[in-house]
Amino acid sequence: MSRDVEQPEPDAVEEYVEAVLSLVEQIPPGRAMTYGTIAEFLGRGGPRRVGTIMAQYGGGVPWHRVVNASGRLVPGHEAEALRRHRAEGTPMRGRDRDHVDLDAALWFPDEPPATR
DNA sequence: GGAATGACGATAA
DNA sequence: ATTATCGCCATTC
Repeated sequence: MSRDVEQPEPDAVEEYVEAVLSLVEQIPPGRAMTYGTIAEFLGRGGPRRVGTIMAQYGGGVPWHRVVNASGRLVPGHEAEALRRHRAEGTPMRGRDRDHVDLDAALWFPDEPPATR
Protein backbone atom coordinates (compact mmCIF):
# COMPACT_ATOMS: atom_id res chain seq x y z
CA MET A 1 0.00 0.00 0.00
CA SER A 2 1.08 3.55 -0.41
CA ARG A 3 0.26 6.20 2.07
CA ASP A 4 2.67 6.49 4.95
CA VAL A 5 1.32 5.91 8.39
CA GLU A 6 3.60 8.12 10.41
CA GLN A 7 1.89 11.32 11.35
CA PRO A 8 2.86 12.15 14.93
CA GLU A 9 -0.54 12.97 16.30
CA PRO A 10 -0.69 15.68 18.96
CA ASP A 11 -2.87 13.33 20.96
CA ALA A 12 -0.03 10.91 21.47
CA VAL A 13 2.07 13.70 22.92
CA GLU A 14 -0.70 14.95 25.14
CA GLU A 15 -1.40 11.45 26.33
CA TYR A 16 2.22 10.96 27.27
CA VAL A 17 2.25 14.22 29.15
CA GLU A 18 -0.82 13.13 31.07
CA ALA A 19 0.75 9.80 31.86
CA VAL A 20 3.82 11.49 33.31
CA LEU A 21 1.86 14.04 35.32
CA SER A 22 -0.60 11.55 36.75
CA LEU A 23 2.28 9.35 37.83
CA VAL A 24 4.11 12.20 39.53
CA GLU A 25 0.92 13.10 41.35
CA GLN A 26 0.95 9.69 42.96
CA ILE A 27 4.37 10.07 44.52
CA PRO A 28 3.74 10.23 48.28
CA PRO A 29 5.24 12.98 50.44
CA GLY A 30 8.70 12.17 51.72
CA ARG A 31 9.41 9.98 48.71
CA ALA A 32 10.76 10.63 45.22
CA MET A 33 11.22 9.23 41.75
CA THR A 34 13.89 9.86 39.14
CA TYR A 35 13.33 10.88 35.53
CA GLY A 36 14.77 7.58 34.44
CA THR A 37 12.57 5.53 36.74
CA ILE A 38 9.49 7.33 35.49
CA ALA A 39 10.43 6.72 31.87
CA GLU A 40 11.12 3.08 32.62
CA PHE A 41 7.82 2.63 34.35
CA LEU A 42 5.90 4.20 31.49
CA GLY A 43 7.72 1.98 29.06
CA ARG A 44 8.14 4.70 26.45
CA GLY A 45 10.21 7.77 25.90
CA GLY A 46 13.33 8.26 28.00
CA PRO A 47 14.59 10.24 30.98
CA ARG A 48 15.24 13.16 28.73
CA ARG A 49 11.71 13.16 27.43
CA VAL A 50 10.35 13.17 30.97
CA GLY A 51 12.60 16.04 31.98
CA THR A 52 11.53 18.16 29.05
CA ILE A 53 7.89 17.54 29.85
CA MET A 54 8.29 18.35 33.53
CA ALA A 55 9.97 21.59 32.57
CA GLN A 56 6.92 22.68 30.65
CA TYR A 57 3.91 21.07 32.29
CA GLY A 58 5.16 20.08 35.74
CA GLY A 59 3.81 23.20 37.40
CA GLY A 60 0.65 21.53 38.66
CA VAL A 61 2.18 18.47 40.30
CA PRO A 62 4.66 17.79 43.14
CA TRP A 63 7.62 18.45 40.80
CA HIS A 64 10.07 18.60 43.69
CA ARG A 65 9.57 14.86 44.22
CA VAL A 66 11.19 14.23 40.87
CA VAL A 67 14.97 14.23 41.02
CA ASN A 68 17.74 13.02 38.78
CA ALA A 69 19.52 9.71 39.25
CA SER A 70 21.98 11.31 41.66
CA GLY A 71 19.31 12.67 43.96
CA ARG A 72 20.06 16.18 42.70
CA LEU A 73 17.20 18.64 43.08
CA VAL A 74 15.51 20.42 40.20
CA PRO A 75 17.85 22.97 38.59
CA GLY A 76 16.58 26.50 39.01
CA HIS A 77 14.27 25.63 41.89
CA GLU A 78 16.65 23.98 44.30
CA ALA A 79 15.85 26.29 47.20
CA GLU A 80 12.11 25.75 46.94
CA ALA A 81 12.48 22.02 46.44
CA LEU A 82 14.83 21.74 49.38
CA ARG A 83 12.43 23.65 51.59
CA ARG A 84 9.58 21.31 50.70
CA HIS A 85 11.62 18.17 51.22
CA ARG A 86 12.63 19.33 54.65
CA ALA A 87 8.99 20.01 55.44
CA GLU A 88 8.03 16.53 54.28
CA GLY A 89 10.86 14.81 56.04
CA THR A 90 12.34 13.31 52.91
CA PRO A 91 15.50 11.31 53.61
CA MET A 92 18.35 13.56 52.51
CA ARG A 93 22.10 13.15 52.21
CA GLY A 94 25.22 15.19 51.68
CA ARG A 95 26.95 17.61 53.98
CA ASP A 96 24.13 20.10 53.59
CA ARG A 97 21.40 17.53 53.19
CA ASP A 98 20.64 18.97 49.78
CA HIS A 99 20.36 15.69 47.90
CA VAL A 100 17.60 13.11 48.18
CA ASP A 101 18.76 9.80 49.60
CA LEU A 102 17.36 7.56 46.88
CA ASP A 103 18.26 4.38 48.73
CA ALA A 104 15.63 5.34 51.26
CA ALA A 105 13.28 7.66 49.39
CA LEU A 106 12.95 6.13 45.93
CA TRP A 107 9.32 5.26 45.42
CA PHE A 108 7.86 2.80 42.99
CA PRO A 109 4.16 2.53 42.13
CA ASP A 110 2.32 -0.45 43.53
CA GLU A 111 0.20 -1.09 40.49
CA PRO A 112 1.14 -1.37 36.81
CA PRO A 113 0.77 1.62 34.46
CA ALA A 114 -2.66 2.44 33.09
CA THR A 115 -2.53 0.17 30.07
CA ARG A 116 -3.49 2.51 27.36
C1' DG B 1 17.65 15.82 6.53
C1' DG B 2 21.42 17.58 9.56
C1' DA B 3 22.54 20.42 13.78
C1' DA B 4 21.42 22.19 18.04
C1' DT B 5 18.98 21.78 22.35
C1' DG B 6 17.20 19.91 26.96
C1' DA B 7 14.33 19.84 34.88
C1' DC B 8 18.75 12.93 31.90
C1' DG B 9 22.04 8.74 32.68
C1' DA B 10 26.27 6.04 32.89
C1' DT B 11 31.06 6.06 32.82
C1' DA B 12 35.91 7.68 32.79
C1' DA B 13 39.50 10.56 34.65
C1' DA C 1 32.76 15.12 44.68
C1' DT C 2 33.35 17.59 39.99
C1' DT C 3 34.04 17.87 35.01
C1' DA C 4 33.97 15.94 30.45
C1' DT C 5 32.05 12.84 26.95
C1' DC C 6 28.94 10.02 24.81
C1' DG C 7 24.36 7.79 24.31
C1' DC C 8 19.38 8.37 24.29
C1' DC C 9 14.63 10.50 22.83
C1' DA C 10 12.04 14.00 20.84
C1' DT C 11 11.45 18.71 19.43
C1' DT C 12 12.76 22.78 16.96
C1' DC C 13 15.50 25.42 13.63
